[in-house]
Amino acid sequence: MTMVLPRNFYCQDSATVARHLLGKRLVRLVDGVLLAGFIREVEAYFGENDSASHAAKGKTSRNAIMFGPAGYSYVYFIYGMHFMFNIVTEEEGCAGAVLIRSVFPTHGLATMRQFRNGNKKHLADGPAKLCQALRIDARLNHIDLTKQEKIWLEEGVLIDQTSIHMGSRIGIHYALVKDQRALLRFWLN
DNA sequence: TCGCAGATATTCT
DNA sequence: GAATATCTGCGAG
Repeated sequence: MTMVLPRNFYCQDSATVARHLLGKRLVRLVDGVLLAGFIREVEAYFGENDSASHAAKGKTSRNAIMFGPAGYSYVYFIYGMHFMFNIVTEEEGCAGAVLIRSVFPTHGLATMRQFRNGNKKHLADGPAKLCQALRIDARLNHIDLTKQEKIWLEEGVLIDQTSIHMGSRIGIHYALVKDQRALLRFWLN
């Protein structure tokens, strides 16, 4: 009896998936050690209608994964030193992804602290910190998240819908997406 | 609390 | 060949 999120969970509108990902459990298995945490903050990204997205200017070799089937990881390197962990959404051929920005660690805290060089105050409260704490790097790009291999997502806690906050995405003040206000960042307190 | 350097994959010219 | 990027940590005030 497994509670791993099925592919059809991811195969919908990015904003919907992002909102529903709050409170879900992100699980990572590294060298036999189980690391896990609840998702606390996410951002939704679309394709050609979203000027802030990697996929805004069409398909390239880097963002091709965003156009592929949902339920896969999309990890990329930025600023010469940071990794970002995204989950591909929407149907195949339609670009979309959800950036995981922050998790609340529940399992394997000691190991996470090691990966974070002993920094214990801010274990996984930022997109690049989260990747460091869970040792997510380029090798974890394009992994099927519906299989329990190295990293996957499970059902988590029930979220009180009124405790979900919405806002504009970090670093994006403009972008109107699909003619709506781009309130595509979701988080919990 | 705030501002900026850091170091490289990817894309644009 | 050059610019840019879904950010973090540290050092100054």
